[in-house]
Amino acid sequence: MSYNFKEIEAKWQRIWAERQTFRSYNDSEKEKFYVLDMFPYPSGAGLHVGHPLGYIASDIYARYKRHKGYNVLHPMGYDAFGLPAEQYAIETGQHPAITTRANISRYREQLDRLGFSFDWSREVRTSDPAYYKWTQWIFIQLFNVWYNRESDKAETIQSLIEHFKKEGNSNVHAACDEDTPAVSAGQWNAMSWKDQQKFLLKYRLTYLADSEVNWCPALGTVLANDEVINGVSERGGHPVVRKKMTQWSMRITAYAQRLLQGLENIDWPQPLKDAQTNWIGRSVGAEVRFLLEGSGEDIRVFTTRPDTIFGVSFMTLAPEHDLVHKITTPEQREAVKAYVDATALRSERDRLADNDRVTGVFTGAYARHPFTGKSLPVWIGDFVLAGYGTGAVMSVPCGDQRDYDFAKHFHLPVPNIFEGVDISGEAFSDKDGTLLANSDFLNGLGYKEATQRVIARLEETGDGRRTVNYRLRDAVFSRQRYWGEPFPVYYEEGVPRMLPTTHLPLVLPEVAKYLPTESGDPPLGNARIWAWDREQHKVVGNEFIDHKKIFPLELNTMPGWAGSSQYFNRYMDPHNEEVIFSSEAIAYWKQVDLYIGGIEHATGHLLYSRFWQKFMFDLGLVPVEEYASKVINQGMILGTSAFVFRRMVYEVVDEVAGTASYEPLSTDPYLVSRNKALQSESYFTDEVMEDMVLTKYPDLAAYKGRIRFNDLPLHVDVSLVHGGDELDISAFKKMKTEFRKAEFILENNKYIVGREVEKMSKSKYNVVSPDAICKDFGADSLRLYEMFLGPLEQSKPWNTAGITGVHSFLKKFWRLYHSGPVETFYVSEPPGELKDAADKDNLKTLHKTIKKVEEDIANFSFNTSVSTFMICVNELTSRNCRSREILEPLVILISPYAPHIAEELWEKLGHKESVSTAPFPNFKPEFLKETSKEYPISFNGKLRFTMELSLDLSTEEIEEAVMAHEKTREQLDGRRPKKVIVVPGKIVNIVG
RNA sequence: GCCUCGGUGGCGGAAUUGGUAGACGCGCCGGAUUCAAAAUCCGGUUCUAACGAGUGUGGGUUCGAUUCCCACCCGAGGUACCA
Repeated sequence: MSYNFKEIEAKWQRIWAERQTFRSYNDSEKEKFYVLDMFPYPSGAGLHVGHPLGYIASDIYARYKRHKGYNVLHPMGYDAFGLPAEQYAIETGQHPAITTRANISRYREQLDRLGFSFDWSREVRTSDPAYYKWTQWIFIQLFNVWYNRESDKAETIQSLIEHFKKEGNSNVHAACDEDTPAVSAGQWNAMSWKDQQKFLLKYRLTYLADSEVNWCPALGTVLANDEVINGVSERGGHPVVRKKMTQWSMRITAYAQRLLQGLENIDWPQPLKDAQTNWIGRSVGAEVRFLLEGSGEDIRVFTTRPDTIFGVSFMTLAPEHDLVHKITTPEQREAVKAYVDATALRSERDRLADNDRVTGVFTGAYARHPFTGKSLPVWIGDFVLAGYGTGAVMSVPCGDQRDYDFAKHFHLPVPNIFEGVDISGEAFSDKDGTLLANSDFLNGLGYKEATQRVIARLEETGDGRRTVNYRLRDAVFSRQRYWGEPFPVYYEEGVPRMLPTTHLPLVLPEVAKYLPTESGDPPLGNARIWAWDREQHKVVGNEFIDHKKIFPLELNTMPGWAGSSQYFNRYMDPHNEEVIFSSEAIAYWKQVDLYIGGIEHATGHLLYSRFWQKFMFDLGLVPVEEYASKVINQGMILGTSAFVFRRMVYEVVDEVAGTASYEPLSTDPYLVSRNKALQSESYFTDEVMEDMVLTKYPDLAAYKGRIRFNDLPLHVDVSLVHGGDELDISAFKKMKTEFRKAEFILENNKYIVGREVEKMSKSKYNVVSPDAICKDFGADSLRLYEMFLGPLEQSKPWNTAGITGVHSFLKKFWRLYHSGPVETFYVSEPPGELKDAADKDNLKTLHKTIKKVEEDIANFSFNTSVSTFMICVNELTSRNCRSREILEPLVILISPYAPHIAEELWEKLGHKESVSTAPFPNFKPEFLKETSKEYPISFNGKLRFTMELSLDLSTEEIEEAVMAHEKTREQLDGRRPKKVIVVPGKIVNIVG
């Protein structure tokens, strides 16, 4: 019991908490550095070893920066609103606040055990009213602005109202709803208050609108686009359907271009930037108007290939397109209605599933080509999406594969407009490689020039214009759930109004039930005290609602990403009750310098929070437009699942010529076979197995000759596997009653489990808890090992066995300075045999380590640092070096990685202050200087011998010395070398 | 299909302005210690009997390529009737 990590770690965790060692202050003279982790959702399962990976990395960096003299902000908190707590509340009736609090305290315990240097005085919880007060406050700010495309920023809604009063909405370049009609000043002034308010909703950055939303019936709520994966919900995998609902939305599309441009100036991982770029999906093209024959209507389409306009042979509308019912001819009405209804019934998922099938229907209407005047039939097809572009396309079968397939299927013409291209088999969709033909004024032009010309012509005639289209949609902001932030909104005459900010927070009401009401209202509909008394400025009972003084409050709550979109700024001044954060605090901390978290938030949290930051920047609340200058995505730590193979016993019922059907004889697992390899061994044939079964279960004798086996893999808890892959059979039998009478097929008296690497999860029984690791090896070992596993950004499987390596390194490190039966600490006090002074070799070891570790931290290559420490301690041990001159800097160097052992040694060295305040040791290159080196001498690239050469020699002198060497002459054997290549300090290569 | 990342011993992984491939750890083998085991310590460990070969494959540039270029194969992740 020499290195007593339990005692050491408990001691320092206590001292850090008592002395508030890692508290950071806003009034420091030092330069600031802000290291942030994505705060966790405190789930009931607690942490597994995968969760702390990013926290360990950020902690190392934060501690390193402290050594470097920075005032480091390294906070932690909880993203505490969310579905699992609510789901649990529905099942048990327990208030989500209670389970959330319990989960948080368990998380805190686990985090504390790992020795993180968080400043807990700044902790935030998104479900805390003192915190969500400011989430609600931002919502109100978003409501009170519109986006001016001319100044390219958000401006107060009052400025827009002034403009409407004078000029109506002409000359307003705003981000607004697409269907916003033109309104003159006279019309505006004549509008009722109610109509004015409804009109303004089309401009506000957060607005209430009837929109098609992703409705998840199983979860009973709407979901944002990023919460829907392949037509099912991200959480739980439930089907999602499109539904029209009145919902709050965030006009994130106003910021599409700035969100895209902002990516250029921030140091974020390329895959993350790419994910955001694709999600925003900017495409440049043209909007073209096609007049409909025989009616005043027109179809507006978006195309990225206006150059192919002479190849249009028909038009296609999305089934949900507004024009569909207006233009359909009486003859086609029935067919169209049937098609539209059928499409509406098919879920998004079905539509995605069979994308080979071509479906569509003719409306009977014709549009006119803007240049040729030709009649173009107007079709409906579900390959056209209502939500993208204008929900209508001009179909160019020769240049687009979908149009091509559609045309072929419905026998529509496929005119060719490409010079010398064969389109008999498929469409030609390359932009380059050919010139246009059959295209009137575009003949002989390539893609680029033709596009410019045609847009110019369209703009002249007023039939079209150049446009930029984005895939990004406005984000739905309402959730029909209980456990989220209430909207600070009440309704007057059906018009949403904001609560006065002085009344915030609007606290989540108590409800009798967490399920929706019987009339289908969200759970807040169950709250009895949920109405706004405008005169008294307080929340009162529903029964008093009179729509004059007392109004109903909004029943939806905000989505999970609301609280996480501003927390990083709130950490700067978390207890401020007057403002979201003081201007001094934000001016000092400015932005996050390093943000570590998972890439799964690429198109969710990491996009929405950038949007809010830009909005707050426009309002002058924050000094920078991007809140995180550098992001690192840590990889996932995977679990190594263990399997047993349950050999099911079947009776052959019918076996004819290779085909057979089997009936299970029993669900009892009579036998458990070792693994796949053993099953294939010839000894365990079905006959042998049958004998074993019949010996053990004589009552099955009647089935003799007809018994067959089938192996089913079954997860077994990894805690029951010892010494690598050996199963603890007796523990396993105790764990599951159904296995009590199982027979195990052993090899050398061992049962070896099957292995597979999977995501770490409770249901796969492969979870390794950090608590167990801390108990057996200590937090320092766990920290070192998680870093040692591999590159931070890479996913890697967990293997507990490997931790002994780093653990014995710590023991070795400890032992170097402790000896004797009573564990005396020795440094620079040689009892006889010790070498005291730091000699050249040891100084070299130290500075080599300083150099490498500092480089590694700068590159976030924490894994190789750990190796460097091991080599360093091995070298010092082999020389029995216990010099204070070496140990002191070494302890500082190791402290970011293994802070507890470092503190303990630091204290033993006689320091009163925490090691975390000690300055990082300076690298001195002079100690690494060598005077000579073994040079490898190679001939034609092949190594022949090595010779010692002084490093002071010049290239020419080395060459001379090598050529004069006896062995060189031997090799050359009288020939003359063509060339001698000398790389100073590395190699000499003689080419002959 | 498109985008991104990756491919090096039995395993996790080192090494890039191109310069002795396999650092460090795990595992394995051998030894010391022990009545024995655990723990600990020391040594060995890419493959091959050897010659030699060797960083996914095939080319190229170079005196020299894991590193640079071209083509391809495989794996992981993301994304998509996006006009």
